Amino acid sequence: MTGPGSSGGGRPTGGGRKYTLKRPPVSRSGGLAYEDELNPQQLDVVMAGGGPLLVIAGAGSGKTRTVTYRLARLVEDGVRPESILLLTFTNRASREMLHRVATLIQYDVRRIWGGTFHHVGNLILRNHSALLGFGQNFTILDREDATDLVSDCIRLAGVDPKEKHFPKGRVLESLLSFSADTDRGVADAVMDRAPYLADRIAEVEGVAEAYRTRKKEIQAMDFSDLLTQTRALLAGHEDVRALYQERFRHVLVDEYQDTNKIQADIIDLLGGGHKNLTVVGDDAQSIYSFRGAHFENIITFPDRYPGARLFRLEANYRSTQPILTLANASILHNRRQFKKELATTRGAGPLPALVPCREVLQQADFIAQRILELSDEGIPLSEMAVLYRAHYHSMEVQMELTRRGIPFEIRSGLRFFEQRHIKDVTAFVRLVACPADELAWKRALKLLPRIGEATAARIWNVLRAQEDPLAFACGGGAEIIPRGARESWEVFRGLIADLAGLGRPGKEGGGGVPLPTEMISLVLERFYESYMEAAFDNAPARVEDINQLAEFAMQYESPETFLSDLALMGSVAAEGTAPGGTEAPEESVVLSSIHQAKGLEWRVVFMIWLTDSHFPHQRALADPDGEEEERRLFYVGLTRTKDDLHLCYPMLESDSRRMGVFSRLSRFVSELPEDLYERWSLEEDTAPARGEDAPPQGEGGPPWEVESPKKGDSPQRTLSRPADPDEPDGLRYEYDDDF
DNA sequence: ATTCGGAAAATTTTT
DNA sequence: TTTTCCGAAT
Repeated sequence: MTGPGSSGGGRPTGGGRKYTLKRPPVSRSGGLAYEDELNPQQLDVVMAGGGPLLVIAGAGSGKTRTVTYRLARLVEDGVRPESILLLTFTNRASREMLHRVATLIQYDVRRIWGGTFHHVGNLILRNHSALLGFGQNFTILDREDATDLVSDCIRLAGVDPKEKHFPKGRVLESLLSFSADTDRGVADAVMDRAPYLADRIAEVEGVAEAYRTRKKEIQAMDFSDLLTQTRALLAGHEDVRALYQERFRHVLVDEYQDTNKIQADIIDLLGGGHKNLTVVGDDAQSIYSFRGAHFENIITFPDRYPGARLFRLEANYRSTQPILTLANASILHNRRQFKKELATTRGAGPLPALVPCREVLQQADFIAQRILELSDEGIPLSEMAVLYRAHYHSMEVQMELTRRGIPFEIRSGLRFFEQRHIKDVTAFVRLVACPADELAWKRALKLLPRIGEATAARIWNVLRAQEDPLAFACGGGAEIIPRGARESWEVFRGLIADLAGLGRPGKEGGGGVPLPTEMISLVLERFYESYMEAAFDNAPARVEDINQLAEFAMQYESPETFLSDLALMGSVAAEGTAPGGTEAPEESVVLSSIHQAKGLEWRVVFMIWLTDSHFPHQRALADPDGEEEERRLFYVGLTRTKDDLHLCYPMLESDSRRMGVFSRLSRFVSELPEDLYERWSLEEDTAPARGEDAPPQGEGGPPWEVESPKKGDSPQRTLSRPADPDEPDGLRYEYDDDF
C-alpha cells in the first residue's frame, strides 16, 4: 500500500496489465477514514475547525492531499459545497484538487467555487461590472492585446520614441502591470524596475493615463484589472462585499506565498467576516516576485490575523534523502526564510549526479541517451522530465529528442491559445459576440489584403458609429473599402453574416446563431484556411491547431464564456481539453520550465543549463533580491525529483558572435558541499561509427574542440568500461564511485 | 498616404 | 520562430 502523499499507487510496471481499483477508505461510521490516510500533522490541518489557519507546507509534504481532504471533511461535516471557495494559482491546480475531492466523496463538488483569482474575479465582476462603469460583457485583454493597446497609447500620448529610446509597448506593458500588481504608483515602479527612465516618468504616466482611458473606452480589462477591479468592487460596495462574505463560508487559498498585494486584499475582504480562512504555502517556493508576489503576505499573516493557528508539514513523501539533503543545503544559503528541514519518509537513494557536458549539443545528447537507457530499465517516459530556467534552453534537447524519435511534451514557451493563428480565428468570435470590440475588428480586418493599420482604423470609425455594426458590415458598406480589397470584402461580410446568424434561418433550431465551435469551423473553411496557405508555410499544422480549438470549444454554448475562459487559460493544448477524460494517449517525456513544474513530480529529473548567467539568469540578478529568488527556483527544481537527479551544464557556450566562451558552473551548485553529489564525466565514444553512414555533421566539429575541457581543479577519476557493442556512436558516462 | 516585402532583432519566468 | 522596423512600390 502506498503511503499518504504518494501519487498513483498501483501503476503496472511490467508487461502484464493489472488494474487496481482504489476505493475511498471508509471508516465504520460511513465517513472517510481520515486518520488512516493522513499523518498526524496533516490530520491536524484537516480536522481543524474554522478561523484563520496558516499551513506551511514543505515541498512534497502532501499539501494537495491535505487540502483535498480538508475540503472533503468540510463537506462531510455539512458545509454546503457552494459555500466553499478554493483559490489557486493555476487552473490546473484547482481542477486537480476538485477532481480528487470528487473521487473521495459522493457530493457534487462542481458546486464548489474553485479557480484562479483571475477566474473568480472575472465571475464576480460580470455580475457587478456596472458599479465600476463597465458593461457586463467587457472583454479580457491578454498579454498581447494589452501590449498592442499600450503601443497605441504611446503614439496617442505623443511621446517621441526616437529621442532617447523610449521603451516599446511590450516593456511598458509589463511595467504597468507590475505597477498594478504591486499596488504601487507608476513612478515607483519605474524607479524600481527601470531606473533608466527616471527622467521620463511624466511621459510614462501620460501613457499610463491614456491606457486607462482607452481600456474604459473599449470596455476591456487586462489581467491586473481583473484583480484590482475585484478589490475595488469588494472594498467600495458594502452590500456586494456582504453578499460574497455570506456566500463563501470557507475560503481556502493555495500557494499563498505567491499571492500579490491585491490578491491578499481580496482574500482579506472575502474572509473579513467569518475569518474561516485556510492559507497554504511554502515560503521557500516563492518564485513569482516578477509578477508582484508579495513575500510579506505569508510572513505577516499571523499578525494580520491574531489568533491564527500555524501548522507545519515537514515530512516529505516524494524524494529520497540525498535529494532532500542537497535541497536543504541549497536553500540554507538564503537569508530570508522560515527555517525548516525536510525529512524523507522514503529513505536512501542514489546521489544526485553533476554532469559537465562539453557544450549544449553534448548536453542534449547525454539527456537523450540517458532517457533511452532509463526507459529500457523500465521507467516510463512520463516519469522523466527535463527542467530549465528559460524556454529557449530547451531547444537543443527538443531537436535531439525529435531526431531519436523520443516522444516529448513541452510545458513552456508560447501557450497554445496565444499563438497567432488561434488569436486570428478567435477575433471573429469576439467581434460577433461583442460588436463593440475594437481590437477584434481591427485584427480581423487587417487579415484582408490591401487593408492595413490605417484603413482598418478608418473602417472601424465608420462601424463604431453604427447602431448595429454587424448588420451594417453585412449589409454592404463597400464604399469605404479600397478597390483592391473589394473582392475579399465580399467573402468577409458573407462570413460575418453567417457567424452572426443573420444570413440563414437557424437550421438547428437554435435561432440561427452558431455555437462557438461552429463559428470556428466556419471561419476556417470560408476564409482563414486559404489565408494561412498564403501566409504560412506550415499551414496544415495550423489547421490542425484550429481544429483542436474547435474541439475545445465544443464544451461551450455561449461565446462569452468561451472567450473569457480562453483568455484566462494558461495551460497548453493537451490539458484542459480532457479534464478527467482520456489520459495522455502516449507516454512522453516532459520538457518544462521550472515555473511550470511547480507542484509536479517525476522519478527522474534533468536540470539543464546550470551555468552562472543562465541559472541564475543574468537579468534576474539585477534585482537585489534576485539571487534569493533564483535560488528558490533552483530549490523548486530539485524538489521535483523522486529518485534520480541529474544536474547538467555545458562547459562551453557561444556568445552572441558565435565565439566559444568558457561558462562557469552555477553558483547554486558550486556553493554546495561536494560530497552531496557525485561528478560524472562524459566520454565521447571515439570508435569510428561503423559503416559509411557517418555523422552528417562531419568530424570537423566546433572550433573549441581543440581546447580540452578538462578544466576545474577537482581531479576526476573515470572508470572506463568496455564499449557497448550495441551502441555504435553513443556517449558513455561513468562516474566516480568511491567504495 | 499606405501597404507590403525583406531584413534585423529579440527571446525569463505567467494569470 | 515571430515581431518590428524601414524603404520601395502602389
